Amino acid sequence: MTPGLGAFVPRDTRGPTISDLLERLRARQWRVTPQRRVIAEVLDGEHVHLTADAVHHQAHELLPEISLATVYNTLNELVAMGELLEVSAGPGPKRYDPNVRFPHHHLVCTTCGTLRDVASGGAGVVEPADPQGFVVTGVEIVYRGVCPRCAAAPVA
Amino acid sequence: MTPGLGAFVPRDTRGPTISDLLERLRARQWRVTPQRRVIAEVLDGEHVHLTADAVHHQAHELLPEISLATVYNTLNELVAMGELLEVSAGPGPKRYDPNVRFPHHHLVCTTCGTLRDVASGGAGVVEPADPQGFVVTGVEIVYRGVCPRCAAAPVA
DNA sequence: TTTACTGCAAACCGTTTGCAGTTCC
DNA sequence: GGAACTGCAAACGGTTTGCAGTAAA
Repeated sequence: MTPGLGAFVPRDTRGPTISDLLERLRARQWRVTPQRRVIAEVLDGEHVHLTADAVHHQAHELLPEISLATVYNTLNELVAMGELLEVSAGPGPKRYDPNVRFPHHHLVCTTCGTLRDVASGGAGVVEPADPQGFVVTGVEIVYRGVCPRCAAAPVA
Repeated sequence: MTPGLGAFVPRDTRGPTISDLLERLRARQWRVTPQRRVIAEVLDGEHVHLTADAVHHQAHELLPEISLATVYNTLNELVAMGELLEVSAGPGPKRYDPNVRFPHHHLVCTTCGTLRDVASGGAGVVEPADPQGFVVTGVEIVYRGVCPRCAAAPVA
């Protein structure tokens, strides 16, 4: 768990490239369909994490006949494979994080819901004081705040 | 009880008592109905945080005619008043945390979904390395793991 | 050719809401 | 007495699923 937080050097915060991803998927006997390729492209292109609906919207622009159900199915498969992280921070729909390579945390805008990656601070070990018998296998940190865009936006 | 962890001394991890809570609510012009009192009692009695449905179940035992809609309405009001914290850690329904007095974090069982409070470790400040222009207003830490009960349970 | 994947639409679950009736202050 | 609350049931948004057709390997 959380190996060497001091060692975190975000050389490539975008994670693997599309071709990397597709190659790994092919290696796992995944059938590469136009729909799946397009979804992989959409995910790869974003560093703010999208909702399933947003993925569908963007995928639709590249492949108009893609269905929302296929987007959900594909996202779930990627999550099950460990190639995608499901993040549900606060209310609203889940968001999907393609950066599974480097351990990191998240920054959420309380106004618009935008979700971004953030490297954790150097501030030492993050461990529960009293695990109460739990076998702890992971830690997630969510920073809440207001993103620059919302901070600048007129209050409407 | 884990002594000497910095300034955090959980003298009363259960938070305010029922009467405390009801008194504060009355002070806010809240109409105290049987339904609301029962919901407050159920929340207060628990230190593992319940889903709305679980609150309804327990409240139903004390007041059989209480409706799920009222439970939801009441929980939302309490959240809006700041007397209750809404926590959605991972999939499944939201859970409600009556401990708004002491800052703390959460321990989630990845098997059964149980959600418990946990004091944060000694490392005081947790801050993002690069806030990317966000005005950060809060931090939430979720430790994932397996609770003692699930760890002990036969794999069925 | 075979089997996995797709799209559609209906089902699903947790949650919210409109409204008529009730009850607390 | 009157405004606030309740219960019901219907609606809702996000997500999953059954099934017949289609296409990747």
